[in-house]
Amino acid sequence: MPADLRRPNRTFTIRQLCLEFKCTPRALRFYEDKGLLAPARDGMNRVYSYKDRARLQLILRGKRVGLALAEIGEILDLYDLDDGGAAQNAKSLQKFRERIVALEVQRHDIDQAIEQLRHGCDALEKHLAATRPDLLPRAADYDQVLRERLGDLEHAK
Amino acid sequence: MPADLRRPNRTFTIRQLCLEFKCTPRALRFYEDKGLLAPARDGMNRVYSYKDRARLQLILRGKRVGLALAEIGEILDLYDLDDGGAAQNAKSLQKFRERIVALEVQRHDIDQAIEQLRHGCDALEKHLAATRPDLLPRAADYDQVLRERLGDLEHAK
DNA sequence: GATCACCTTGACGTAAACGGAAGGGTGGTT
DNA sequence: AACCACCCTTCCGTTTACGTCAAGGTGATC
Repeated sequence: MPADLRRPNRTFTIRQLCLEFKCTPRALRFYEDKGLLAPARDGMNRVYSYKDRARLQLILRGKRVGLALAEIGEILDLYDLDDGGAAQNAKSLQKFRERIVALEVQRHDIDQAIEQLRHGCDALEKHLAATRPDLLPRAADYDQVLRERLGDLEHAK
Repeated sequence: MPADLRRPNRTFTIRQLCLEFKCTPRALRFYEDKGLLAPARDGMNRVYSYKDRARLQLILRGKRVGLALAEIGEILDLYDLDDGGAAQNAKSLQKFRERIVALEVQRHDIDQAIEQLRHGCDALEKHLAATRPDLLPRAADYDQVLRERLGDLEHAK
């Protein structure tokens, strides 16, 4: 009885999650090794719950913003403590704050990098237009790529 | 004759740049090995120009936004080509565009991460306030840290 | 002239984050 | 019974970005 595939207590195989999030089984096992995931087992086989999936999402997002797996682990642990209602140490709070500041700095850097790249693009484009206009990709293509990527983001919400 | 230390053609030793940008001589030599920097020499010793310094700035900013050294190298090369006025290949332009899109995605991730961390902070803070209010850091401290970091940014402009 | 403090070039070591292949089990199908 | 298509563990390999000596050269200083 497959019931509803979206029911909140459905489970996932390692491959399913890998396909969904575009990573490899090796990576998931690695995260488990590092204590970031702890899926249930059916015999030998890993069985991932919705909660596990959510953790994986956080892990991958953390990676995208440049956090090390160890740091992601700490954050995840804190979420667990928070659930248990016994997050008694103030140092964790401080670490959170530091991370926020670091991320704000990073955001700033990204904005600058984007701006610089746009500049570079403009220059290159002008040059190309003047020399080999036939090689110029069209703006529509870029918009297309952009839409695709943002589609991915929608999913990761 | 030290003249004006800020004159645009002053030079820097490896250590000066390291102090200014908080990195190690080893790192600078490594970047040189990888072709990202090419300082002049005074005998054996490296002599960094203002241009070299600017390149280093770009390298470090690139790193902060998650670019690999190799990618940073390509970007830097393109800037050089642009100077030389002969950036004839359209593939570079495409790579630039891809990087921009990637950075926009990353920016999005960072926003989400910040939001999540703020949530975590709120929770932790409430819990602390209810149990060990004596351990609570004061908001003023956080603001202080923030101001310091943003000061660093000012410099990196 | 010995001691710093700084610079140099190798050469080897290392932590992080996996990749990949070996060797083997399980369940379903033809 | 043979063959997939998965899954597992174990172990060794790889890339990136440096850290860390080792061994030595140069100039200023006590």
